[in-house]
Amino acid sequence: MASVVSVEHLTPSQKKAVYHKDGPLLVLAGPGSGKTRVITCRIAALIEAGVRPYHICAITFTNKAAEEMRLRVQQNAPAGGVYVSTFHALCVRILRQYAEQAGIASNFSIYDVDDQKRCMKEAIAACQVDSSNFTPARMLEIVSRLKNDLEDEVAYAARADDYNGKYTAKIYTQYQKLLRQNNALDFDDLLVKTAFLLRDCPDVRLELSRRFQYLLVDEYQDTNHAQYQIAKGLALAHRNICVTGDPDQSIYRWRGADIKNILVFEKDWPDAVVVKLEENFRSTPNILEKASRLIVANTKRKHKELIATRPKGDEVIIEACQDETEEARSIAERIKKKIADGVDPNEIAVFYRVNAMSRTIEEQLIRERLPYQVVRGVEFYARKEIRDMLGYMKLIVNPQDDIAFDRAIGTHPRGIGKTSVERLEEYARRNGQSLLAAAANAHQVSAINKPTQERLRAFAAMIAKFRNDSGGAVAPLMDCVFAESGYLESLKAAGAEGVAAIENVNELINAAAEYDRRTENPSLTDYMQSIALYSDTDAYNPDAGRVALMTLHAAKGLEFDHVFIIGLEEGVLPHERSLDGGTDDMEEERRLFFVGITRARKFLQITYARHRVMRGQFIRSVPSPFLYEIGFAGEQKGDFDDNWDEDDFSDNWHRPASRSSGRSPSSALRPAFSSAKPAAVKSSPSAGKTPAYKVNDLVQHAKFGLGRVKEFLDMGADSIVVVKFNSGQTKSLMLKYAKLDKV
DNA sequence: GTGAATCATCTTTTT
DNA sequence: GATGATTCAC
Repeated sequence: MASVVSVEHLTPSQKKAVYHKDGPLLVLAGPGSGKTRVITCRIAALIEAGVRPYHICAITFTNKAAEEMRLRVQQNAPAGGVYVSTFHALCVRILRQYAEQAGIASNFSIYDVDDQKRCMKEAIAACQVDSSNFTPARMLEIVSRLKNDLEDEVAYAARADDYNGKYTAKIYTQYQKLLRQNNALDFDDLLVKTAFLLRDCPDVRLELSRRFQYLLVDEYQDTNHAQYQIAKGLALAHRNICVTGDPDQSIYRWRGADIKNILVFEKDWPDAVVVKLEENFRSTPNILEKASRLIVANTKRKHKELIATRPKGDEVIIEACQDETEEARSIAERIKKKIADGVDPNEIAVFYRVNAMSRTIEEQLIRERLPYQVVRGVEFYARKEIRDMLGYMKLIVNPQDDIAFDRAIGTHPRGIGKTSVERLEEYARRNGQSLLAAAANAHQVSAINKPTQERLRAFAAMIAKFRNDSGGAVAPLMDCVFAESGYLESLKAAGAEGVAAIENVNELINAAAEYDRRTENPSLTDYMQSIALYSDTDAYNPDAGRVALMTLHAAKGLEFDHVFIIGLEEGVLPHERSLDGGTDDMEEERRLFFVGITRARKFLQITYARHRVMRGQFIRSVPSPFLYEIGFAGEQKGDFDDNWDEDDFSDNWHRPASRSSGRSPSSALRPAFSSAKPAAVKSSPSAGKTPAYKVNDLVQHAKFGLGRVKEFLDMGADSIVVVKFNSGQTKSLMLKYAKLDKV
C-alpha cells in the first residue's frame, strides 16, 4: 500500500507527533502550527500502522470542526469508520447505548438554554425563595459551574452551609428533580451523566475502551473538568490518549474550561511524550510580532515562542475612528478596494467581541453592495415557529416532558387557556403525573369546565396517535403533525407573517427529510437528540464567496488572508464584565484578542472608535489597554477632530436616545452627554421629503420578500431602513438603492 | 379565554 | 432593543 502520509512536508516535531504510536501524547501547538494537519496525518499514520479506523475516536470542539475533520481524514486515508465528534455528541451516543446503567430512559429530551430557563424558573418558584436574589440566569450559571466541576446536588447540599448556599442547594436539587421528572438532560448533564457512568461502571468503561482504542482530543485547553474526566476515563485502560491544544488560546474559562487540564496532563500521565509545535506557517512576521507582544503580558502562562516562517508582509494597521459608523465605513471601503483588486471575499473576515456589533458593519457592507455572511449562535432553531414544531416532536418522543407540553399546547389558540393549564398542572402535581397523562385524564379534573376537559383529552389523544406513528422516517410525521395539530391552519390565518412561518416550518421538514435520507435507521428520538446539539455556527460556509462576520469566539480554529478586528476599546475588548473580575478575566480577554490576531495570514487591521452606541446609549470610550501592549503609541494629533461637543451630536445624531438607566456608568464608559436631552433625540435633516417609512410598516422587497420596518433613519437621500424580513433576517437597506415598496 | 398594548428588565462569549 | 410579564379590553 502506498504511503498516505506525506512525510517530506512535515517538520521534525510534526513527524514526532504524527508517528508516536502508543501511550499518552501531548501536543502543545501554537497558532498556525499545522495542528489540524498533524492530527489528520496522525490518524492516517495509525491506520497505516494497522489500527482499524473503527477503533479511533477524535473529539473536536464544534460540530463544524468535526465535519471538517471527517472530510480531511477521508481525503487523507481510506479511513471510513473513524469516529469524529464533539464531546456532547459522544455523550449522547454513550448515554443512549448505556441508558440503563446511567439510570435514565433513552428517549430523554435535551434541554437548550430556553428550556433550561423555563425549568429553572419553575424550580425557583417551587422553592418559594425571594426571587430577586435568585434569578434564573444567575442560578443557571451557578448550577452550570457546579456541573462542570462534577459536583451533583447531593454533594453540593452537603457542603453548602451559609444562607445563600443553602437556598442554592435547594434550588439545584429542585431543578434536578424537575429534569428527572421530565426525563430531560440539560447540556451539562450530558457530560455529568457520562462522567459518572464511566466512574461508576467499570464494565461500561472497559467496553468503551475496547471500542475506542485510540483517543484524540483537539482544543484540549478548552475542556472543562467533566470533559477532562470523560477523556481520562475512556483512555484509562489503553493509555492511548493524544491531546492537542494551546494554553494561550483558551477562551472558554467562563464555561468552566480549565487551563489546568493541559498543564496537569503530564502529571496524570507521567510517561507522556510532549511535542511542541512552535513554528508558525500561517501569519507574516509583522502579525506575529503583535501577537507575541500581546500575549507575553499574561502572567499565568508557560512561555512559548512564535517562530515566523513567512516573508515579512504588510504592516499591521491600527486605526482610530470617530464612531462605530466611521469604523464600519472605513472597513467597508477597504474591503471594497481589496475585492476590486482581486481578493477573494472568502479570504476576508471581520471579528468583534459581541454579536450585536455586526449590525453597523452589515449596514456599511450593504451600502457598498458587498457580499457577506454573519456567523451567529442560534438563529434558525430559535425561531418561534420552529421551537413550536419541535415542542410537538419533543412531546411525542418523550411524553414526560412538561416543558414540551407547555410549548405544544400553546402554539396557537385552541380553546385551552392559561387558567385551564394551571388547573391541569395543579392536578398533575397532586397525582404525580406528567401533564400529558393528566390531559388524558382531564375528565377527572373537576376544576376545569366540561368543553375544555374534552379539548384536553382530544389533544392528548392526538399526541398518542402521533406517538404510535412515530417509528421510522421523521419528515412525513412532522408534515402530518404540522397539518393535523391545527398549527398550519392557524398560521395560514395569520397573514403575511404566517406565510413566512409556514415557509420556515417547511424548511425544517426539508431538513428532516435530508436527515431521513442520510441516516440508515432514522428515528425521531435520534433526530431530536442530534439537532439539540446543532448551532448555526455550524452553518458557516467558507466557500460562499462572502466576507465573514463573526465573534472572536467563533473565529477559533479558522484563518483568513485579511482580517479586521473592531472595537478595541476598554469595556468592549476587554469586555466591561471582565474589568472588575480580576486578572484571570483580563488574561482571558487578552487571549481572545490573541486568537483574533493570529487568524490573519497576510493583512491585519485593528480599529477602535472614540464614541460608540452601546445598548442604545451613546458613550465616549478609551482605547483598549491591549492596543498599547502591541505598540500603539496613542493618538496622533490631527488623526481626527476630537473637539466635538454636545451640539455637534444633536445635528449628527439620528437615533433616539434610550431612557437613561438607573445604574451609574462604569468609569470606563462615561456617557458623552446626558441622554435626557431632547435635542439629541430628533433632528431629521429632511423630514417629510422622501417617502418616509414608519416603524412597523409592512414592506415588500424584490429579493427578500415581505418584512416589517424595525427602524427608519431619516437622512434625506441617504436614508436607511432597517427591515426584519419574514425569512427571519434583518437587513439595513439604503432607501435609494433598495427595491422596496410599501404594502 | 384571547390578543393587543404597555411596562419592566437585562444586556458576552456557546456546546 | 429584545424579551417577558402584566394589564386591559373584548
